[in-house]
Amino acid sequence: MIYNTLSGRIEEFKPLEEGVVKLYTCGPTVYDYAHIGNFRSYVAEDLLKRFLKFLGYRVIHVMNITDVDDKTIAGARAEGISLKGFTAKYEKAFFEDIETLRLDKADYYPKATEHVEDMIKIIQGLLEKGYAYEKEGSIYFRISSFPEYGKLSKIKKEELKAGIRIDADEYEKEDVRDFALWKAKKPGEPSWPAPFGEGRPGWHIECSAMSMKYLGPTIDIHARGVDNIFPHHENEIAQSEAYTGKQFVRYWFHVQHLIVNGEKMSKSKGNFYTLRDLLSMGFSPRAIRYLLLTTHYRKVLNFTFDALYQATASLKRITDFLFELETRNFSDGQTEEARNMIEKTKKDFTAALLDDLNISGAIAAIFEMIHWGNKAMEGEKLKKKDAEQIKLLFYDLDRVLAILPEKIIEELPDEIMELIKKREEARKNRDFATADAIRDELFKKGIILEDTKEGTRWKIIKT
RNA sequence: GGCGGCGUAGCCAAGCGGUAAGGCAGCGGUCUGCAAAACCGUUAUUCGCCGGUUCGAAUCCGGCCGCCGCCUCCA
Repeated sequence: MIYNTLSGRIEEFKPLEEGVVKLYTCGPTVYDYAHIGNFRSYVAEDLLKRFLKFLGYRVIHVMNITDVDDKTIAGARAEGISLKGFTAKYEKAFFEDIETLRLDKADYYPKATEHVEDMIKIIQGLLEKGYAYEKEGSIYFRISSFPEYGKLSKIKKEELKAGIRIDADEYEKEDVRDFALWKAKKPGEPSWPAPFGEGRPGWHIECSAMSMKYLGPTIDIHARGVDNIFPHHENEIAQSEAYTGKQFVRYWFHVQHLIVNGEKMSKSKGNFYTLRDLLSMGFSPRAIRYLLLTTHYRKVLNFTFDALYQATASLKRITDFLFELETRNFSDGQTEEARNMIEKTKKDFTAALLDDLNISGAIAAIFEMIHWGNKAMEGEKLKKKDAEQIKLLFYDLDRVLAILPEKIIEELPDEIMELIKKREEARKNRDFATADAIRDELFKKGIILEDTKEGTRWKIIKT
């Protein structure tokens, strides 16, 4: 069950081809470092994709890289370097960020500059069919030729006229609502040859071309932030469907925006954060992912540092639980109760996500498992096999969430281990002043010591 | 003005007609040399406000108030 912007309703999800999902997500325009608002979308899309895979679908995922447009051209010019040199830097940064946030890799990352041929082909086709026209070297899509224009954004094209601003370089259009497929060559701008004249592609056409090229005329899911509904996605539908005569996208998945402290994030307000900003402040990638992940994708996410601390603390409860499972001594055996609880957790988790990605319900299932498990451990009722099965469950569900640390138990350098030993000696001799001093010292280094019946154990503060 | 979304405890957040999940924070207790972790108890007679439908509404309908986004190639 998933919400489809096209119908405005929650619908049953059924891919065109059984067992296979064709997914296209609009990627970054590589002119700057991506900010957390961008990543809110990517993380939500990642949840969708990972969950589909979890359900057993084979997902073919394409994410485009926009490496030619007004902003990239302007950026390259400002730095006095080539367009390619300019975009390469941000493209590299983007892939690093993807890694940091554990976004599942797409199968293809096509670049606009490498698919100009494909775009030209479509534009040519649209010209031949009369959906497009040439004006002073540029090619525009004729909206009046596509009766269904507005079906996604529910905008009536007749009403679009009022108040619209006319770009200085575009006033030659037949109709102000028409959009550019191809922009005529301008001095100093990169351009490509085409049968209809040298120039560069418009923004909307790239998604259509690359989506069709890698996934065919009709795809299952197209995803991106809500602000792209109009005009970007609306235009994609128009040009694609006009060209192929087939439905372009079956399910439109739109992610709500992120705001910061109740306000729209913007550079002028000083509340603009890139992933890198947050990392340099010391927040862990997992906590950032957790925060972006755990608000339902159709709800505005109000980003605050308080929320980020809360995310960090929630995550700690999860990892502390796994730590217990890892370090406690359990007696052999397995219990029926644990088995039932594990089954229930998996069932509840899946059922929640099946309901239009109800992440809160899914997370609640995990915390209910944790509470049950902690309680069972408190009463020494959990057996060895139970603990193992619960761990397996958590790593199984983490295929969807991707929030668990790679290692639960950390290795410490020898000199630290020496200190821990020294402290244990001190404690044995009831020299608590020395013991506490060592504990404080290590805490400052990010190591937490905990004294249990089974001896002293340590954790590294990471989240 | 048009289109869309939201308003649930100090904070984050489920709920989709049957009597308020979950997380964070706080408070009291157990455990501990002290902590930490964990556990037990506690924190919304109430879901922006006002009406209506119903045996019964946070959930449905009407009105009002407040907030956010899009309608400009900003995700």
